Amino acid sequence: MARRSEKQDPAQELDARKAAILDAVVTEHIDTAQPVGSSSVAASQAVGVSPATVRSEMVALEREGFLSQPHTSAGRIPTDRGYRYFVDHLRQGTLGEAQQVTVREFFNSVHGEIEDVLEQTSTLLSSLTQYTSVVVGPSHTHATIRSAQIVDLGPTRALVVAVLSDGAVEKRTLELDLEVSVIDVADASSQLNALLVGASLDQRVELPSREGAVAELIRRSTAAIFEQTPTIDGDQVFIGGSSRVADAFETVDTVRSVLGILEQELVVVSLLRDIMDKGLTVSIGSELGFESLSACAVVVAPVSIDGVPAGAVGLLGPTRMNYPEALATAQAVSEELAHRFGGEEKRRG
Amino acid sequence: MARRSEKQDPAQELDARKAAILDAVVTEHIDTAQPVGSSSVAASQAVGVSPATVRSEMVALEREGFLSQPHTSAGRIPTDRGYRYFVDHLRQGTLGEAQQVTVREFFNSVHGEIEDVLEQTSTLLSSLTQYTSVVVGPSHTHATIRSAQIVDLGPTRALVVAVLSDGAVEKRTLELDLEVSVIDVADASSQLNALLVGASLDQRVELPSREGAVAELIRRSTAAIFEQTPTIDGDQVFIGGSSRVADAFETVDTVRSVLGILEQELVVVSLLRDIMDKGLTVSIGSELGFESLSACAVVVAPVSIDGVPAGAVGLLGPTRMNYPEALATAQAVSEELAHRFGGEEKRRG
DNA sequence: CGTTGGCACTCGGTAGAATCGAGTGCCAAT
DNA sequence: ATTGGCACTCGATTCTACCGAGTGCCAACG
Repeated sequence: MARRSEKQDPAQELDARKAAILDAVVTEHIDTAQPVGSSSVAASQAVGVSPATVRSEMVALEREGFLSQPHTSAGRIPTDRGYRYFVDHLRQGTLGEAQQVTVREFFNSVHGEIEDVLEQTSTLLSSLTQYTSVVVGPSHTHATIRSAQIVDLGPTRALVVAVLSDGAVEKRTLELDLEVSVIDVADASSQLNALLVGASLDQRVELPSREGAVAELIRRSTAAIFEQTPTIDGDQVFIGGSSRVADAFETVDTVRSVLGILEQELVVVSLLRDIMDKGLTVSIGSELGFESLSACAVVVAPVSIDGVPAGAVGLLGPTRMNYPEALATAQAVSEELAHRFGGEEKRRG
Repeated sequence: MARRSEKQDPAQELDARKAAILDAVVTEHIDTAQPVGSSSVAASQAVGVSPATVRSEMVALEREGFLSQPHTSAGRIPTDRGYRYFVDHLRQGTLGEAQQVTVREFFNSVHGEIEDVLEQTSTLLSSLTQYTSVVVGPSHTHATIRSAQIVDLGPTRALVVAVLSDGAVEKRTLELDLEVSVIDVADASSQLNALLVGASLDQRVELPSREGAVAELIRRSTAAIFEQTPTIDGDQVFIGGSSRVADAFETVDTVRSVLGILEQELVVVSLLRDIMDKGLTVSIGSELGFESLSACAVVVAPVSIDGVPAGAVGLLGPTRMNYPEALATAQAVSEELAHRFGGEEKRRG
């Protein structure tokens, strides 16, 4: 069986004609959701050969794993690998004029807390693209504490509040075993503040080992802030347009399994974090590593602050999603977000 | 056309046999999702008449709007009104032993901030029932401010943080036009605190009309806290198991439209708030007032603190949902939540 | 030798006919 | 009033026939 190694080469390049044919199949399939036949491919301007030739090339493309046939005597549909080639050879498209305006207007008018901006951004993304969107906010592992205080909430309850340099607020309720006087709380609060200001969330703080109710209060407050991380890394995730998964797939089973993944925000975040270091990226079907997402593709654009990926925006659609549009949208929105956060960074100096 | 007014009476009671038949139809349809025929109804213990008699009663029940026929020569399925009668005449069921244990264990082990508890409660609810759950936390319109401060975040940015008596923290970012010194911020912060402590969020606070940067800072901080309500009434909504809507319905269209409503959390909250004053309640299909939810039923149990409904737990399923189970679960969980919050109230008082 | 038109073949999808049977409505008998 | 009997309805299922989109193969062509 000494065949040419055309099948094994993973970084395989296709000759111009195969590429044109693959491109035509993918494009049309994305448009129609139907298997694509040789004749319609041959009709494409970029191909320019007869259906018969297209057919023989298609056989090759199928052998090489770029196309598949739902059944004999049907047209071809792209495999994940076919989409992969398509995406890898996509020339950088640009966002439509109308969408650009929408994005600009959105970012000019949106205001308020970061969380609100991120949440509304996820809505924007999904309404622009008709796909489900995921927005992951910057983690504040590198933020430092700007202020810490303990607020008395009743005889045996107190709240520890820490304000971070990025504007986030962490809070922890303390249930106290014994009653603590208001004065003790105030005392502990100011000591805690002095102790923690400037510290970052991922470092330990040296505690003076003293005795007494106040010292104990400080100890417990510090522990609460540093040890109980509410969401992993304090990530903020916002998912927009989850109802759109029902548009993207034919069967309720697929819809259910995709929604099932989206529900596990931890999974979604780690998925995006894995991908986002690579820059603007597409992951297709099996590449995502989840059986439930085998019918999906995800476009991720990192939101970089000072060149470091801090957050990300993602679009989740069917593998036959409109990649050029999704890529352009994700890119544009991530840049706007980066610009906004970067601006704030700068302002803070 | 002087007929008996059996059709018009909205508060109509059915005679024992009709009631038994309706009950059998609803019960079986909930179980099988299929139209129910006269013979299987007649087989039911509680009915005890022949299929022929059942049929003639069914004709009456259909005329009165409790049942409908998908087509001639099919069995009957309940209408919304049929479900309504069923639910109204349901004897208060009790939660299964295993579920009771699960609920108790959950509330014994769950800890942390209210938000986290509520979120996990929504997950608990949906995993107990297989339905989508909605948990609405207590609004803090009646909470008072326990602490207020302004934290410097950079030359032209500051953060106003207010801690409420119920343990919630409100924050607002201020973008300042001019630079304010650290000392001014500290000054404003302590004045703000003195000014706001004890105030409730729904009242206006008298501001001394003084001049200068500090007074301006205080003015803007107060405005930020009182005027910009991030979510209506500061509601906290948690939706659990939204992927279960894909289990509940056959067609992607239905799934999409239901998810579409769930996405609009404002709508969901107002829906629950409308219902929850009435105590443990079921709303069925058209009663919900949303075209998109005509295939759904919602069970709502208010979470009362000191006898006043403060939050609510809800379960959303198909109209053929398991009402007894859903009711028992919602009730049990809402009581546990009330107990927990009530306990905290007491401890504070 | 690559390309192409021709052609037989495959097979999913659709339409129509036949059949089945669950379930009904009606009626006469009890 | 209740019931068994019975004709009838109509969706669902099965089967067949058939159409046609699309294929794979091959011989002919430049």
